[in-house]
Amino acid sequence: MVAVTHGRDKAEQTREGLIRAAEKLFAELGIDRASLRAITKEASANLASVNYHFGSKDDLVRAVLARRLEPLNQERLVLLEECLRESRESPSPEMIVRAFVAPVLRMIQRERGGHSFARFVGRAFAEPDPAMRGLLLDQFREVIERFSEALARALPHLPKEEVYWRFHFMVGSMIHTAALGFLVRDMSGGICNPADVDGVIDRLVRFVTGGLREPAASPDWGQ
Amino acid sequence: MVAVTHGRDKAEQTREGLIRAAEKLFAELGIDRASLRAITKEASANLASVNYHFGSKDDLVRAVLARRLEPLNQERLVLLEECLRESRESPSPEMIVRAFVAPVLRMIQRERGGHSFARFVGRAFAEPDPAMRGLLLDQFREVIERFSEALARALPHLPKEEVYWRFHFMVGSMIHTAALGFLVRDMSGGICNPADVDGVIDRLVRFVTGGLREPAASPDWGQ
DNA sequence: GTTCGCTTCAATCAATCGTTTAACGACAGG
DNA sequence: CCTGTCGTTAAACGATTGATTGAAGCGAAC
Repeated sequence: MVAVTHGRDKAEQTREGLIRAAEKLFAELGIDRASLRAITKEASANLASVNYHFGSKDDLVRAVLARRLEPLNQERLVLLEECLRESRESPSPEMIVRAFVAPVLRMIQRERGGHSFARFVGRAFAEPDPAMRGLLLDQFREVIERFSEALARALPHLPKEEVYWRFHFMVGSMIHTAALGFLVRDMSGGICNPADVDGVIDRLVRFVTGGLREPAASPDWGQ
Repeated sequence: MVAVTHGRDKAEQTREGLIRAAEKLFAELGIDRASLRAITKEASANLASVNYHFGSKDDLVRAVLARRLEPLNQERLVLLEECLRESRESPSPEMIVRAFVAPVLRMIQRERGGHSFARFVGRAFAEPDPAMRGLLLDQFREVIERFSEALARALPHLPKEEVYWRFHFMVGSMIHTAALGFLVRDMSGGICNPADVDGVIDRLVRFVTGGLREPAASPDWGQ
């Protein structure tokens, strides 16, 4: 069944298998509870292979995160560029929000193991290890910068401070939906269907856009 | 220094100390990484005391959650009752949102170790263990039911399905703010101040209310 | 003052963890 | 054909984990 490969290919194969298995088990069990023994067994690899290929378990975690997050955030930046171009540098808040939100939710349903990964990232954000948060923030830094900048320009009625806060709220809604979207099904007694990704995106974009449009509360108008 | 207490009081004292220490270390290190040795050392108690007083580490986790969550959710229900009474059964969405959001953020800054607890709960929600999620959902079941019901009545222009979704988005913004609110300070380069709780509550309520007021997207009007 | 019951203590259990080591086979270049 | 590199393998390492034990401590009741 498996094609006979030589040397480097086989190594890359086990590397990929380890990442795949790790992603699955990290989401199912949590990072701590997913032992290297379980991961290597799931990947049909040897116990020592993780330390050989990645150096340590922590480096494996980083590899799992980077593999999905890098293309994801790059897609967001590309979409934002398109927004800016098509709208001649003045996109609506809705377009910006959509460019930020859609890639995540789409990826989750498109890619194999996407749901596992979403829960894993949600978990990783709550991780108390500062190194982990630093790693995540590094992955997101450029996205945060570019999108909050675009939002501030699209919402000139808001002080900069308020823009950051609402960006923060938007991130919360998005992460909660991506990682724990299934909760809404239980909560609603089956009325809501998180599997309808396009519908979810539309609803989320609409909600966030409504929140963004709200005028600022305090009378102090920042620059 | 420590007051001399008798019998039962001393036991209750160590129980409380264990819960307090556990809450702190669970938030700082995560549930798994917080060993019973570290917890009992922090509480100046013996290693065996956790198993004696709570039965197991899992039961200690449950105790930590319940101690704060029960009064918190009860406060939310009381505030909702007041809303309903004062507004003669037709409160504005803003009042409902405020009754839901304010108790959490207030508790976080009021109580000692509130921030630790918030991060701990955020972590616990992402916990893959179904038993943990079941425990949390049980704690929140009545609150979810009552508030989504009140919201549905206050937003008659929305289909029930849409109400559940927006409630879900609101929960996401709130949890993210409660558990990871400090991120907005780093993100904004120090402009935003998460410590100003009343300001944060106002901003969050305003954002969510704006999202709730948005008309439904799809033309299909549910019953 | 003696006994009883609840609490604390040090010591130890088996299990599991991430990591390291050394031997083995496949392959490539000289 | 020899040699060195690379990927893999089994085995073992020391450390740490949650849990358990039986004895000691101690206030209250009789």
